Amino acid sequence: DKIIVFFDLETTGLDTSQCDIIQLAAVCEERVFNKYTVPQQNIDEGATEVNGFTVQSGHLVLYESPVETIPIDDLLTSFIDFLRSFQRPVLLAAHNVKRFDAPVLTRVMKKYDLYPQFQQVVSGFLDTLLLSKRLFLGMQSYSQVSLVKIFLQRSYDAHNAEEDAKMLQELYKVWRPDQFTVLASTSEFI
DNA sequence: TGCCAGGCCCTCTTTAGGGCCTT
Repeated sequence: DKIIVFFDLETTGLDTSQCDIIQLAAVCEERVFNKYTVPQQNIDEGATEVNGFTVQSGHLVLYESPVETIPIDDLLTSFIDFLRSFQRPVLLAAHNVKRFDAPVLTRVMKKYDLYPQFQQVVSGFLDTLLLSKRLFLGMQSYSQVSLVKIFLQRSYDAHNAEEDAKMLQELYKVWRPDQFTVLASTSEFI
C-alpha cells in the first residue's frame, strides 16, 4: 500500500548535526516538488563547489542566477502537504538517505515542531545506496553519478536536487527490485 | 592536548582499520 517518493536535499555542508537545507526536491511518477530557502548559516566552500549555491546580499543565487526562495518552515510544511496528497503511507527514498538526508530532514522537522505531522505521512526511508549494494555485488562505485552512467547510459545535472531525485526514480524503474531487497534497505521511523 | 562527520560495509575481522557516500 506504500508509495515511494524519491527526494534529494542540497545543504550548506556535510555535517548532518548542524547543516541547513538549501533545496528540497521530490518526485513521484510525474508529480514534482521543488523548493528553495535561504540558509541561516554560511555555505561551506566545498558545498558551493558541488551544488553551485551562494548567498549574495541575503538572496540565494545558483551559479549566476537568483533563485526564488520561501521561509524554511513554509518549505517544510508544503513538503508535508505534498506527501500527504498521495493519501497513502509514503516511503521516502534517497541515495545514502540513512546516513545523510534522513538525519538532516528529521532534525530540521523537529526544530520547527513539524516532526509529528511528518511522521503521520512518512512510514520510513528507503536507502538506494544500500539497495544498489544488495542488488549488484562487486561494482567499483555505488555513487549516484556512477549508477546513472552505468544503468541509464547518460550523464546528468548532478547536484541539482530535482535532477537527482528524477534520476533516482529512473534507476529504480530499471532495477525493478524485489520486495524483500527493498524491505532490507528500508529504515522504519524511530 | 588537540583533534573534529560518521554509519555502514568489507575483510588480510570479531582484541580493527580503512574507504565509501552524502553536501
